[in-house]
Amino acid sequence: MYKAYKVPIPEKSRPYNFDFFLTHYVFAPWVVEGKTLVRLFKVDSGKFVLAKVGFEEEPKPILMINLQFNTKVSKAEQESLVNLISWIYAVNEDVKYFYEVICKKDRILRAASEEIYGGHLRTDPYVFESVLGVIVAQNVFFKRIYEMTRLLCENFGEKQSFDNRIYYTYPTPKRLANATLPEIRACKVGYRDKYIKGVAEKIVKEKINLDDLRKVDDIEKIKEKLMELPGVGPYTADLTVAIGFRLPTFHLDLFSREAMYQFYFNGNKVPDKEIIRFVDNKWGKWKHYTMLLLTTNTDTWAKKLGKPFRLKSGAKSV
DNA sequence: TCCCAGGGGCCAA
DNA sequence: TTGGCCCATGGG
Repeated sequence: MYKAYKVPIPEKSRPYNFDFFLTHYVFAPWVVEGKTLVRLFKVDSGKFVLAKVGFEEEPKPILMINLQFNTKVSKAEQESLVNLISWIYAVNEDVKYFYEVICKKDRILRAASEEIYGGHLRTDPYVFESVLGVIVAQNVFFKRIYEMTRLLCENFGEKQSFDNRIYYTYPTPKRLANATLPEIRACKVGYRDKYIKGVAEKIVKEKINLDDLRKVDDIEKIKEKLMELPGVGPYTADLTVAIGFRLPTFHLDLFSREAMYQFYFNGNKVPDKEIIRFVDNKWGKWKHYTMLLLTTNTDTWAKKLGKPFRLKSGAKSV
């Protein structure tokens, strides 16, 4: 059974670069098929739904969401999933001012924005997924996250077959809490095995639903709660707030620090506090978008600026 | 072989 | 509060 939904991209959300979604930061269980992004979901009733997300530019920009299922899924659950996917793909994210005003008056951001012009920040459907996604990004070359995440889905997600292809859901906390450390480590996550299991166990034991934190409007409180999880420090909490909540944060890691030193502090190392103050004053509520631009394909656009960047961006996933 | 990578926990001062 | 070490794994 199929059901097709068309979600218009409003004027304020343009420019809207769907191609950026197709080619950057595509982590399992999302897969790219042609010009669509495909993923298996398990909805609350326990039924599986395969979602295919595409895009049409003309005559009006529209996100095309195709749902496929083997047993009937209620209209309410279908619409709930369509809403979730629309949020993930930033259908109502007002980026016009950011791209057309903020980026244009800053030499660095102009170069960075030309690289992925109209790119939006993609969020994860579940905060648990964001937390684990950032944990496996700790202290590794970014490229390795793709494999670690894929192995976690293949080993601990649930699988379903559609049109002779196998798709996976993202692992649940319960499944990972019940896994052994060697089983988790077999996903090549190294010493992060105990963080992954630890987060899952804490969620199960204390009956936590991390998605409830999306109702909290105080970003500092959200970060505090996230940092109560094992293996979650300032970097993981900040980046989770961006990709799991779509709220303004600016995470500090090796890459973003280096970008700030090189592009805004004449190559000088400055204390974190100074970066934070600078970012807040200069970009405020847009800081998660400047973070996205400054840390995506940095080596490519920096070269055009005549400012070679020593770190290689792992943003491109295909 | 050694070094390092888009950190966090832990422990000594 | 801060600094140094360790933690797996893979690529240069």
